[in-house]
This record gives sequence, structure tokens and C-alpha cells, in this order.
Amino acid sequence: MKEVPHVGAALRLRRIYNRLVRVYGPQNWWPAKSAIEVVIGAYLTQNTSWRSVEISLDNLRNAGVMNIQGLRTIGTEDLKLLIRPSGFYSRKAAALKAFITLLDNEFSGSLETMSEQPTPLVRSKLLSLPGVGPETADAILLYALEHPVPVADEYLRRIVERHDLLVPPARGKRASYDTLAELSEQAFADQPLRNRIEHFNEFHALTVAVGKAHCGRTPDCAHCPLADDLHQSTSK
DNA sequence: CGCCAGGCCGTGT
DNA sequence: ACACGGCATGGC
Repeated sequence: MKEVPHVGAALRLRRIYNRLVRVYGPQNWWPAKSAIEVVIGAYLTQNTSWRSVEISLDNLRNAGVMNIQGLRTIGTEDLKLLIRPSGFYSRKAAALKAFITLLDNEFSGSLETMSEQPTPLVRSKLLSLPGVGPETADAILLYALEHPVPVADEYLRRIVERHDLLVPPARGKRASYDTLAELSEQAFADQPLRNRIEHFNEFHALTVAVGKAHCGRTPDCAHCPLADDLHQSTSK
């Protein structure tokens, strides 16, 4: 346990979560019908609005490649065309093909087999892939493989920084991903592992929901349902 | 027209 | 260890 946030930070973050639950209610993430669809969505939504991702997901469904075998056999150039609407298509197409290669080589081409392996092993394998950073790896672990890991994102970073949940030496700098993850872990450390999956699921969905709810980037936002401090903490 | 989006990576200090 | 620019399209 290193880089410990100052005392009480985890509890304060937990209270923010409780408030978000009350205000926004269940988010029912991840919006996907299968584990591989979650994986694909996790890649496509990198720095991309979910609206744009859905267009690509429709393309993949219509082309019959919204499954492991489909991704295995489709050519990279064809894949690029299908996912073009969600941007960065060249990198994302190559990245998705690399994921299937890893799945085939290390996990018998099965997401279920992958999910049965220890979290640290799967996480390190995912992070070794091109186009997979900590957030994408954790999103896959949590939402596709149902491992109890938190997912940190830019919205959580803003909340944590602006509510001063970091130790003094870290203030002024950007919170690292690992620090955010550690803080999230501590916020739910009182919960049994089984429940943590659901809480981490909801937590990340809610931080995104707050970001989306920031009413079109206008400074005033009179109709925002949240108190001003939390509201402002998520706006860019 | 400009900014933003459910990041990641290579490069430069 | 950070900060910064590129990646690319679609919505608003």
C-alpha cells in the first residue's frame, strides 16, 4: 500500500458515490449483449463518445462479426471500414486483431477461460497488448470478465483533484491512474469481494453519467440535478 | 466554425 | 516521472 491518500479521502469518495447513486440511480452498465461485445466497446470508446461507438457496433452486427470467430477471420482493412465511425480506426482495428491473437494463443480462444485466470495475470497480459492501457484493461476485467477491479477515468480524476482527496505532495499534479485505482479500492474496502463487482460497476458508470450530465459545457447549468461543488468537479 | 468524446502511445524534457 | 501532440470521426 503505497501512495496513500490522506486520511478520510476514501470515505469522502465513498460518500460522493452514495450521493451519485441517490441522484442518478442504477445505470445498468455495460450496455452490451455479450462479453466480446463489451471488449469491442471498451476499445472503440477510447476517447470517443458512446454515440459514435454504437454506429460501429451496428456495423459489426450487420456484418456478422460481433463475435470471436468473426473478428478472427475478418481482414484488418475490412474491420477498419466497419469501425470507421468511432474514430482512430486504424489503431483500433489492429488492436482488436491483437486481442484475438492473445485470446487464441494464451486462453484457448475463450473469454470464459480468460476470466478463470488470476486477475494480476490477465491484467498484465492485457496491458502488454497494443492499444490497451490501464483503463481499457480494467474495463475489460470488470465488465467483460467480471473481476472485482475499479475503473478510473478522467471524470474521476477531476472529482478527486477538485475535492482535494490527494496527499499534499500530489496536489498540483495530475492524479496518476494507479493512485485513483488505489483510492477507489479503499473506498470499497469494507465491502465483500462479491459486492465490490457491483459497486465498481456502478461507480464507473456514475462518474461517466455525471460527465455526460454536465449540460453542454455551459458555465451556469441551472437545471443540473447535482449540487454545485460536485457538478463543477466534473466539468472541464 | 470550434470544442469535445467512456485513451493510448511515442517523444521530449 | 511528467507534459505534450498525434491519432480520426461524429455530435453539438
